[in-house]
Amino acid sequence: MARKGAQSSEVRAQLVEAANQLIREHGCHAVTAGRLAERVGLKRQIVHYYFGTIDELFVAVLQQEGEKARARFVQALDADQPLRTCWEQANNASAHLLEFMAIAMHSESVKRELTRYADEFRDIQTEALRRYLERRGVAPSVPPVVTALIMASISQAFALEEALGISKGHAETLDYIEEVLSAFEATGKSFATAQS
Amino acid sequence: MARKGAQSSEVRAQLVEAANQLIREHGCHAVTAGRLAERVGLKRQIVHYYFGTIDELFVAVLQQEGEKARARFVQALDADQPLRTCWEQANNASAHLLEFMAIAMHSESVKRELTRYADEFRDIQTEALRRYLERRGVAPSVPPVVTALIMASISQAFALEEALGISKGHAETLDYIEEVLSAFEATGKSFATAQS
DNA sequence: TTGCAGTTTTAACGAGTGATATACGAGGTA
DNA sequence: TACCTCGTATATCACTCGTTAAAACTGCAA
Repeated sequence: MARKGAQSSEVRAQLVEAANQLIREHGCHAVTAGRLAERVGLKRQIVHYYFGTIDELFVAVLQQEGEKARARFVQALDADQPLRTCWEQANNASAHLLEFMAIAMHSESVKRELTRYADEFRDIQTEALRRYLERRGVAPSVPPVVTALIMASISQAFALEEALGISKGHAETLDYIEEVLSAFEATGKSFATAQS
Repeated sequence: MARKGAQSSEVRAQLVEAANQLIREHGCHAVTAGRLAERVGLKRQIVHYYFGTIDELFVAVLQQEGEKARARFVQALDADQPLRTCWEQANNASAHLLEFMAIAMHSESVKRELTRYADEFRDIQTEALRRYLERRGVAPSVPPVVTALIMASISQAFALEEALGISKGHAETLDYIEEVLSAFEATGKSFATAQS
């Protein structure tokens, strides 16, 4: 590897943005040096000048989007219904997140970064739910981290299945989730079992 | 495309098996004509003689594994604890299923086949849960299809996160799932909300 | 033996990848 | 003015991949 482009370069920022758009519009497999260069009006080698490898570019995109998402999320969680916020934000992010997971499957550097964000977001959600219940003086019917994980799981499965055109049971589950959210807002209970 | 190899060919079956193993061992991205041919001791163009495109090979693998899985599943569901069976079978299949989903993301033919199986499996699960509750004379606390979808979602999320090395909240959620299964076996209730 | 059907290999194309070496231009400096 | 350096951009190489077309090999039957 020879020299590398400056972090502050305009072209560099354009490449990150182009990669981000390509991921959103056509999925991660659409991100190639050729297509990226096309979008910024240069030759494909420019990508390697600024990022060395495509993986490093992905890491840059993930960091940028991760920070943006966290800012939005932390702000939204301060509103009064944290579980509803978790559900809504998960629905917004799941499709995009899945693309990064697909990349992470065969890229150690992206995997490291994504794992970091995943743990962080789950902590943020768990803590928000815990504080909410504490404020209301309700003991958690289920560990908050479980509630957060299940919400994220369902949202992710929806994103995956919608992308593939599977929709059996989705409408019923959406109704159910709405029930869970209402119940949580009324009583603080989320996925309580008959035993607990 | 010229002529195509016979369905009954030995080499053809070897290629399907090689693809299946490659998916299990190294994920769908590891399936290339070169690696497949290496495993059967021939040149890489042999793949196209038998399958035309790699996608067609994936469809063949999916059909073979799908039929096997369905046979196992239908048999297991006849045992007396259908929800536990759903959970266990989902845990066995999720990692493999995710690979096929990744393929389906950019292959229409695989997508069609996978969607068909997904709908079918969800129907089988839903019907098994419905019959179980009916047998026990319990009204569903939640539509059976919702219970099936949530179980599948959590299992899938686990598979995805484990593949990436994310584990926050997994232990707590496994405990919770065990509670849900016990409660279902005792009372027929799964994810009942405070409202219902 | 000849010929044919099924099978396999050779050859080639286009698109993708990472990496290295080189060309270009602006700025400062001797 | 001539030189040098640094940031930027391009050219080119070597490789893998999927795919297609055509040639070569196989065994069997007429």
